[in-house]
Amino acid sequence: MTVSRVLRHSGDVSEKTRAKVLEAAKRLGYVPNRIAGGLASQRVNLVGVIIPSLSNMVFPEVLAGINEVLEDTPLQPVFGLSRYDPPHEEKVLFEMLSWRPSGLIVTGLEHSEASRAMLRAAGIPVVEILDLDGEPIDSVVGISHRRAGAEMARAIAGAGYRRIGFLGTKMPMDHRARKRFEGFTGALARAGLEIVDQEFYSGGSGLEKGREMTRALLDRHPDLDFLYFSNDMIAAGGLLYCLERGFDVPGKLGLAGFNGIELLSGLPLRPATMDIQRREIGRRAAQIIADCVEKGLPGKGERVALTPRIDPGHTLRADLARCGQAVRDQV
Amino acid sequence: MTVSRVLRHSGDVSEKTRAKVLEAAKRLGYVPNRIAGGLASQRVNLVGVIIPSLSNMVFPEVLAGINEVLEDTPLQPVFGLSRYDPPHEEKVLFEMLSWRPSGLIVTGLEHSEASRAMLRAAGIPVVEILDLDGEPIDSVVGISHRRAGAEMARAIAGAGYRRIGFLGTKMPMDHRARKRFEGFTGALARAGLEIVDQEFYSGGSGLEKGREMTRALLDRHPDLDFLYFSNDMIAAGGLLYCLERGFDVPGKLGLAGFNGIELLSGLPLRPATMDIQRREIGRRAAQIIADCVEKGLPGKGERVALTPRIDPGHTLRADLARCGQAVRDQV
DNA sequence: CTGAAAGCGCTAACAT
DNA sequence: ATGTTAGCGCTTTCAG
Repeated sequence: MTVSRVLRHSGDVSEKTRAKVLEAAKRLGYVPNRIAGGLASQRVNLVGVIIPSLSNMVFPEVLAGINEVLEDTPLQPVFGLSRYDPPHEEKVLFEMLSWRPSGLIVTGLEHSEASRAMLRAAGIPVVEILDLDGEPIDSVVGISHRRAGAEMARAIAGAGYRRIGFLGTKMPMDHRARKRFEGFTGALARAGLEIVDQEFYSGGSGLEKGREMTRALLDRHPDLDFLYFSNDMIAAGGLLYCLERGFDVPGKLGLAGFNGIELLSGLPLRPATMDIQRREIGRRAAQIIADCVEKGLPGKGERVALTPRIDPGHTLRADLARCGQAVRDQV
Repeated sequence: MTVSRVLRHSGDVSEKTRAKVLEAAKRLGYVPNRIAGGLASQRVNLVGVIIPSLSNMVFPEVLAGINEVLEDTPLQPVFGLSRYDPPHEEKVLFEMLSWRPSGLIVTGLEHSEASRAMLRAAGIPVVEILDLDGEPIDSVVGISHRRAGAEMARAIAGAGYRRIGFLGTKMPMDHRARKRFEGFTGALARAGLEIVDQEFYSGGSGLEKGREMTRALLDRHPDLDFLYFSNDMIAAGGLLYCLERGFDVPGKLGLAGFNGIELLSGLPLRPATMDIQRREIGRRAAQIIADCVEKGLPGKGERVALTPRIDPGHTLRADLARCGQAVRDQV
């Protein structure tokens, strides 16, 4: 009846009745039932967001970006965690879809076949985020991790470093880390270089892990002149270890991480890193969904390629990078 | 009809029909519509979780605990962010309630009057988490921040420190930080001590913030012998600053933070801290909801008081703490 | 064991 | 500007 109209601020209602209804609603503590509403109107203003984990520092920022734009719309984000595990992602996705959301934002381009089928069949806008290297289902916004890895390799090689070690996650689970690694080694190869040694770990990334891995690697190869970490947290741990042990950073030993997390700027010395604009990725993805919902499109197949920037930190400072080994030795 | 029965694994269905239905469902890519289901059954297996923010490292761990126990139940968590802002919390809460969740977990005991009214009227189990100092609406699981602050004060005073500085968030927003501060200063007063000076900040906590504040405070009072930070992240920043500047930590200058975050264990030296068992808090809260839902209770008014433990780090090591100033001077 | 019927609390379309 | 009516896709209850 009329009540519904005023509560939804739609249609023509006289000022008087509107006031009366609002008053009654407040007095009774009325909370509308969106379940019924959604069923009747065949749409719910929910946007499902599936990310691998929250313990990463990366994803909360993406969520912040998503929130930021959805707040100016009637849409509401709902989160689910895939744990870097396709079968689990499938389950979460199924749950989400059973709520008939207006749109979906999922991490990465790798999904189980069933997940891809569901996504395609859902008839709603789907945005895959954070990665560009692969076949998107509908829209995609992110960076090319292969290229990111390659660029870092070129910067490092260009700065004159030659004996490079790699430290990162065991990669079966994390496709983006794997692509970065591939891009990295590929570009090194083209520069006639090869990783001297590597060290892998699994589990959450913490400073401590970074320390341990760095120690292990440097114990095996004290002559390394560069350490490339697959994320900033372990890079920070590695840096602290190196400083403690008196390694000459960045003079004789360069460090680089990945992600551009804020933590780095608090360290005594900043490893190089690469900012992937997590917040912007969230914003753009949400914007695509919002556009589609507004226009009633079931997706728009947009591709937003963001460009990660190398942050040289104190390791790849431009003046050093330009001149290579010779200059570095003078420092 | 029968289909509904097999999909819900309930009631008596012959093996043959069950198989037939399942096959058809899979073939058609059928995803049940929980909106209709929820409306019909008048219940939804959603648990609303409202936390202030994700950028804090504290809350993701609580969420992990919640997830952990809800995974063994049919319940599903749904997150909302209150941004430390009661009016916004009210809005988020209203949204959540409009989905008629089976239970609610909210952070803290301070809510707007309207929020409290909604919570009470919802007729579902409500668990307030992370704080104990105040009047709960229904159940509560957390620690007493007043006591936590007081205990840290006693430990610091007991270890012989006398010229104590405080560094923390501007507290209008964060009630738990405020209570800690009150407990801290109260206990110091009882020991005949007083904070020499303090430094406040607002905005996200990062290493950098910790550095800046520490510098400001130590510039004003180079003779401080202890710095109590309102969280571990700024404590870590402070530590790095002190080490860089060659302050004799922990010999002449002790440091303590709060939260027991993993980051600390990667630092060259660990400030004292207090572990509040965030994950356990999440687990217990979720368990209460799950119990109530299973038994059909609209709440059980349970009170779970967890005891935070002081982690002395390298600053309040027991051997030093016992003997006070004299011993510290020998170190 | 399976089918039929009656809603759940709303919205949308159509009267008035 | 307001009231009326017919579902939305399920679950629940009650009959076969």
